[in-house]
Amino acid sequence: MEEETAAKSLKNKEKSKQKFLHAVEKILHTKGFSGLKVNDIARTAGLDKKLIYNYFGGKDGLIDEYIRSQDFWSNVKSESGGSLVNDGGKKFSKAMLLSQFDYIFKNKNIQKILLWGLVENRKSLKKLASDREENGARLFESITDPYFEENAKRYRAIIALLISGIYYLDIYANTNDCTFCGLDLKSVAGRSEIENAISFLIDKTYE
Amino acid sequence: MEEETAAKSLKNKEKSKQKFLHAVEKILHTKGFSGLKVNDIARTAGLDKKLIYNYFGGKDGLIDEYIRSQDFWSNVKSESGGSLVNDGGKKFSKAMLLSQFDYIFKNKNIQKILLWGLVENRKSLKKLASDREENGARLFESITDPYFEENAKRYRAIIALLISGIYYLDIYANTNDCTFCGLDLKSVAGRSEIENAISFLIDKTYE
DNA sequence: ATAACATATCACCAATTGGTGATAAAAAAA
DNA sequence: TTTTTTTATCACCAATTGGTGATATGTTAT
Repeated sequence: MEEETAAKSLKNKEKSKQKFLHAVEKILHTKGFSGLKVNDIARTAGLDKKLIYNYFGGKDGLIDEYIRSQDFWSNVKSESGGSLVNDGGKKFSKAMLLSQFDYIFKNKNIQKILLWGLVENRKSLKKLASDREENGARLFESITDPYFEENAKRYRAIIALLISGIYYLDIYANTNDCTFCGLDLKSVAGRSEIENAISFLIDKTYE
Repeated sequence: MEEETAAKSLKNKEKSKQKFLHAVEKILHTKGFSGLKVNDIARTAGLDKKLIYNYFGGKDGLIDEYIRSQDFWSNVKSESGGSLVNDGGKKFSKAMLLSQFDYIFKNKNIQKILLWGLVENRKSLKKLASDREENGARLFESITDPYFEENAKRYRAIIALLISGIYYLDIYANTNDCTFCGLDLKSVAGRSEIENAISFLIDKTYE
């Protein structure tokens, strides 16, 4: 057993595992999840594919470990402190939606992962969805539910529509040259129209 | 050349082509677009795969012809006549969104096609998107743009968010057991919350 | 040094992929 | 009928897929 030395030796298990995880990321980014073949992954990592079976138990194990290694909702985790108590979460909701709209647009990997979760039944992908749910539950239960009282569920439905709309439009923008409802979702003009609409709808919801 | 007779003979080109198109539909429905392999398609159709190359020029030709054969936006094509002139398209917009929410939820094939358009770059899929755009353009330009005047683009952005939200939520509901924002999108209760939210947001938009 | 072990490579496997030329079988034309 | 054309099947191909046992190479301990 090597005691935490052997960091830069030619044969290093941890370093090799990282190479495989990076390879998954790279292929996911360039070819999408349908391009994730063991042979390609090994070639991209510059290592033998046998190691994928030795280290991760197979392709699925590697992919699951990659997905688990990502912390996709870190950008939305409530900064909790702040002035979001007395306005029923209005400022926070608006800021969260707008930041998601921008973050997902720029992060092609999360776009691929979101799509993946709609296409394939993979446990680690379901985990991501339930993580997001758990995360959001805290916001709803502690802030908006008490504020909206009997309309609490309608507020959740509105947020659901906006979040999912943001997801779809950002993904659409990156895989389609075409407009959506006549708006160019790649241009700053088109995107600020969406941002205005989000802002407008949240305002109206809190009216 | 056979002159339009030979309808029910054992060897019938048109009938065979239909068998292939049906096979594509069936596989798309059961396995999704990643399961569309020539061998599978031929086996499902009960015919030799060589015919796919003879009749459609290959797998891509067959798939393109299948996509073209679908008229996905027929359910939303403006019934044009009616009382939608004097309210700025409010009633029509609301009805259209609610009907889309229900139609896409029930039609798994259009879900798969919508997803496909986000994953793969296929000409015939782009065509569907641009068809939808063309269709919507008529509504916007003739009715809502004049009504909302300087806010016309914000209205388009709102509809874009709602439509794409509807797409995403319907697809999500069918591939995920998980809730979305705490709402069960498969239950009538959860779905009517979304419907209420759509209705509410349109009302507020026309206020 | 050498033995033991961890790390990595190689050659090979069966199954599946998309694709094609030769041929059989049915229908239509002569 | 025979001939010709259309329709369909078959056997085969090269490339790629996921996967594994045997082996080599580097690292550590004795």
